[in-house]
Amino acid sequence: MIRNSKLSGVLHVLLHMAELDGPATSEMLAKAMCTNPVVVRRTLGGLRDAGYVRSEKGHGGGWCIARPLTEITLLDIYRALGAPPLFAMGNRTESPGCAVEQAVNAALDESFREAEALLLTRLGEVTLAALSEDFHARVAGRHQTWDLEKAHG
Amino acid sequence: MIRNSKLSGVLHVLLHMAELDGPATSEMLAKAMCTNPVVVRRTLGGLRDAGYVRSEKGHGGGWCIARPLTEITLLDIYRALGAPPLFAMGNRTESPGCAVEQAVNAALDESFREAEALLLTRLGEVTLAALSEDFHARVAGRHQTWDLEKAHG
DNA sequence: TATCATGTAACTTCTATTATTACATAATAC
DNA sequence: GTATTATGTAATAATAGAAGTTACATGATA
Repeated sequence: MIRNSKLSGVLHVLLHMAELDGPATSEMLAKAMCTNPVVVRRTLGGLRDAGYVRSEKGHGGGWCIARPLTEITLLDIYRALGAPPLFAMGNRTESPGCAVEQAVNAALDESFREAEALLLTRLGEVTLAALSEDFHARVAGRHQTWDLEKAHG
Repeated sequence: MIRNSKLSGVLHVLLHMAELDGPATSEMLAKAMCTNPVVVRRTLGGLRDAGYVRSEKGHGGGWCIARPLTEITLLDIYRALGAPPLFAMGNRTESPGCAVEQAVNAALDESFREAEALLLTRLGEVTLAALSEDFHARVAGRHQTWDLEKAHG
């Protein structure tokens, strides 16, 4: 049961991109995400298709936020990443013939469905602008770094 | 991101055990869970330690429910399985030095925390007795099988 | 035209879970 | 007592999915 950290990582680089004047190359972003440039391009590709970021080729190219931070929620990003499974647990069999298993699945599904609905609602209530505000408050209050290069080596 | 189905599988065999007169061997239960007897013994070991099932060695041995179904909730079973991670997503870095990442983590943690609380509450509200009742209703209403051997053979 | 950056397919590596093997331990049947 | 049956558990192998890497095409700018 590996814990996917794409959402976390993507939000991270999006906020960094928002702080930069020019575009950020996938190589720069890869350092901030501690991963490979190709992985970054693959991952951000979904966001580009959804219109949240823009990418430019060639000299001076790279990645930019394409819309105001106030108009992008965490839910938007989650969906642009392909809405990967939220839960680490699933049913053993999705369409069981066994009545016992049907009862088990029905009970689990109901609980998980409710939790998922709440989670998605909450993610939909948080904008990148709110995250950015929180970030600026942290920097101001605690004298912490925000420079992309310095913060991630 | 593999989806763990232990909880689903364990609930399944617990309800079957509840239907049987005598003890169920791990070999029988393995068939119902489509897995290996050793896996069953390992998995049910946690439930035994928590007092929800009993195991006996030798002739006529096997596994039995140790407490009334009314006194066991899905949350109890989840915990007896070691409370495995509920969510398939996690933070990229748990204690980041980068203020951007701190802001991201804080926002995600809050949403996931709320969803987790709701989910655990719901699991705590469902007893094995309720599942058993649902199962019997399904068998009565739809003329479905409940025999351990027949349903999974 | 050289350089830089993305786009993407193909392939390799990594890692965590699950399955399997092997054997010790304990209880019952004979 | 001995054979049989079942659990308990360590060690190892197989599997699957994600992530990383390589390679090269495409397109933009200096």
